[in-house]
Amino acid sequence: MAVTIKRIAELTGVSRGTVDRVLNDRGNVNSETAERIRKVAKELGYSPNRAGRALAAKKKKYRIGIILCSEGIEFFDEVLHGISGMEQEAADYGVSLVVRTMRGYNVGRQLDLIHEVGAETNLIILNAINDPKIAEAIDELNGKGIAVITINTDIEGTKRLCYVGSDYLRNGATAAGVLGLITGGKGNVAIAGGSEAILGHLDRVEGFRQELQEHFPEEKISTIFYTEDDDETARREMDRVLKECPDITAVYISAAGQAGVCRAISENGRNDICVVSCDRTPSVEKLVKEDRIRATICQQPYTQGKKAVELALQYLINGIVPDKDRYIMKNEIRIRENIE
Amino acid sequence: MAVTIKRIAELTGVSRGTVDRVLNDRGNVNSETAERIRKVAKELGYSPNRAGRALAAKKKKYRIGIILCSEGIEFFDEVLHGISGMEQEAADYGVSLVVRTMRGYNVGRQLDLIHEVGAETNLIILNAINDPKIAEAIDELNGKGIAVITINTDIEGTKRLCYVGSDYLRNGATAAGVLGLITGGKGNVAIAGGSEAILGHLDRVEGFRQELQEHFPEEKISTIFYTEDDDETARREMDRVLKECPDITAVYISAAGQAGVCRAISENGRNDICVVSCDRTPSVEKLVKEDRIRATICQQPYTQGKKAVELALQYLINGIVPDKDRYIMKNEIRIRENIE
DNA sequence: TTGTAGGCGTTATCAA
DNA sequence: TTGATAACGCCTACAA
Repeated sequence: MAVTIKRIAELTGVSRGTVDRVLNDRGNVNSETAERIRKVAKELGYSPNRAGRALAAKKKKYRIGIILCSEGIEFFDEVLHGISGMEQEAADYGVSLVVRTMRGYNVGRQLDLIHEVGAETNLIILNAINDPKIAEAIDELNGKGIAVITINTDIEGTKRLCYVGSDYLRNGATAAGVLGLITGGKGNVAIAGGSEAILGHLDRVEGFRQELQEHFPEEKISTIFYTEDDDETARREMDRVLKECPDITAVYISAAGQAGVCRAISENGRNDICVVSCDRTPSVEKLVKEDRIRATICQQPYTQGKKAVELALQYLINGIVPDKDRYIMKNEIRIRENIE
Repeated sequence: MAVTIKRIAELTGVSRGTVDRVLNDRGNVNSETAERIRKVAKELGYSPNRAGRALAAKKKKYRIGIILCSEGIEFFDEVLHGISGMEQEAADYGVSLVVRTMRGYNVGRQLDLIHEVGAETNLIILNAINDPKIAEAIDELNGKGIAVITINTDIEGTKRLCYVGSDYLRNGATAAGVLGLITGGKGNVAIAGGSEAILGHLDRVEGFRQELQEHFPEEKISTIFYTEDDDETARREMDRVLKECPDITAVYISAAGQAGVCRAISENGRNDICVVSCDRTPSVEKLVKEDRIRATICQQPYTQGKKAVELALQYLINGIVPDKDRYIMKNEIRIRENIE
């Protein structure tokens, strides 16, 4: 028989209410009785029953706000999928999810959303733009008792509850490892970056560089260009680079624009080039199956969405503070055979 | 406000008991009232609340039996870890887990365990040996109302609830894909199999062969030998093969014995050989970090354990039959950079 | 400072 | 065939 509040109450000769007050630090209890109760609870290894708590919490009607810079970015479809997969469970706890998306990385727009959503929710899951004003807004929310969990991109120097997402340096390093293995550790690499404005993309490139330098010193990085996450720009730039540097043997695409890059490579009759990319959107999956991308490094988008909501629920319902500061996703290597 | 049994009862003018009887097909209800209730429930989109069910289920004291052929096999440590990670959640539902392990693949021993555990549990998670007698025992349990979930190895032609584990053919194919990429699709491959008695290992080799044949026709499979999952046998056999076929350029290890294989390779001064293995035990992790194994293909052992228990809980507590026949794990490619 | 009682949603038992 | 009621474990408002 599991140990419950009721049982502890019987054993210590007090009422359930008193035990509850002690175990949840609600005060108004004689310190001697409190001590006695705490001792018994500890000895018996009391641990609150989640189902009971969940049921009791239903009366509170919590709301979780979710703000994502996801519009127009296929990658986030899976994140959203992971979030909506938790909707039923949240509903069972009487918690509702409020999702707001935005396009691009406009700080003012994100601030507006934070204020709007912050007014009606108890916790915010935020795809934070790395800007001091956003950091300030997070601490402001904290002051109002609204916790914040960052997702996909972290932000420094704030009291966010925790971060759920990728370690971009490691992600880039993994790409370098794969590329180095496939090309035999030798060659001329072009890097197709996304936008210089996005921290994660920069980190990927940095991680890629470092790993190449440390473990594959004979791989030369010939050039880096930017796709601006756009296929047409990607195609044009890749085409230019192939003409300027015909000795390119491999390309690392650290952001969106994969289809454009691959098109340029085809058009130049350079299917010998080894392409390694990031993430798995439907178009990337197709390119991998056609063997035009040799490998792509994924960051568990579905799990990001799911995990963030799970942590939020545990915090609101059971008062459980996340036990880690950063929940880092696995860097998954997908090739033709395991891309599904 | 979510729709509950109570609300449906009010709306249809009957008692909660009656609604419960209808919605859970317990019989003893006037067919007209039943129809009316079903209609209202459907219109309102009723879905039972898990917390409520969990709490009510506590009175039943369910037990889940878990039988694994895990003794002496490091791989299963992670599976067990995934299982014990669910222990608290199970306890919250009033469900206890009974784990029984065995060494090797003795059918008689497994039958004994099935009967022993079957006598005192409501559901069994079984690492099934692929033998007709075991199949028979599973159907016998079914007859007694004890559901069976197979884990890690499936068994054909039975009424098991579902399978949680790897698709070994795909797993082997992924190994072939990785090996093909790293070696440039050309070379002489030796296969280090485990034991011919284990279906999964045979399937891995088969998947490996097929994929190589289809996509890397210039990779020749020079020889196959068996490690019997033992490092010393592995070392001896690998040593023999290296001497008999000095033109070997790659080795695929489809089972345990990785350290032995790598030792023989080192001793023969053949660190140029590309080694691809399976799973990630601590010793494999070390070999990958030392670059003596280039890549290893994992099958989410932790998730196997966790998922099997999750499905079992949902089935017992909420009466939810798994929505898939097979829950197939991802084939994860781990290299130096993402092995952690 | 402490106890009592009711409710969250579901299920089971007993009475009608 | 149906309804009323208590129980699962927790929380909270109110009463003592």
